[in-house]
Amino acid sequence: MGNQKLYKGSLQTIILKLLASNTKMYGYEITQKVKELTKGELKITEGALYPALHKLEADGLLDVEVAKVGNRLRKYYKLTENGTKETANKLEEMQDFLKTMQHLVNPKFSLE
Amino acid sequence: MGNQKLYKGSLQTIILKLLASNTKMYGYEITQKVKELTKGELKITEGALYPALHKLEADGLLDVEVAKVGNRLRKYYKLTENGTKETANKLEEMQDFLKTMQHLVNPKFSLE
DNA sequence: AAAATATACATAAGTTTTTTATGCATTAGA
DNA sequence: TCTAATGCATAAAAAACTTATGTATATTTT
Repeated sequence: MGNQKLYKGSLQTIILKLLASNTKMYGYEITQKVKELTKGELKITEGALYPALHKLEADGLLDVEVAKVGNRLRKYYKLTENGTKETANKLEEMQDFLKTMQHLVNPKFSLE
Repeated sequence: MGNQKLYKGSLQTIILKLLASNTKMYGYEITQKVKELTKGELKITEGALYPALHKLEADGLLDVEVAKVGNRLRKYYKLTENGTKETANKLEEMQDFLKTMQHLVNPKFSLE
């Protein structure tokens, strides 16, 4: 950790990607999944997550389905058709970004 | 382009890395170098660059040397000793970040 | 020679995205 | 029974940028 600020701007893409892989997920589940997949390196805060989910929903990329489990509610999110398309775009942009950054910071290119 | 927001948070690291490779550079030169290295994918705006350079200087990571070329001034920046150390840290953090993101978005892991 | 573009710095207002700090409520475990 | 985990949410503040603007010199194009 300590490099949390590098993740700025990538939260939407991460959420969309998880929903592309898992069909439907609820907020808390997303935070746990990310923590698990990144071995604790990235911890998504609720203050970032929930507004992001609400925005994706407002933009028509996610649909919500409220479920009651025991006495507690969960909001399951899943990709809309548009969301699926947008996920593909965002993943492509992410790949380009990662490739470009790798190129910029890779020691191999230190003499350029 | 269109994915400019993914670069949020990585500007300092990019600047430091360039200065680790090129000894000394001035602002405008940095914008051109980044444009060249990324084949136009990343265009650093002056509104982002100059404040970033000033901050790195204020934090003691960069030294400035003003030069007059013809009738125009240039501000050459170079790493301080502390700047060199911090560059190593930031590059390591960047590598971790890139690796983690790659893992998160790579299609290979879509079934997790 | 004039006009447009490139070089070179800078800052201020506004936006976006995030962190930090709360708040509420239920459930599981020590 | 107290604490931690689960589950949602929002509001204030900070961070890092974009967009717009300003100034000035140098070069290239028409």
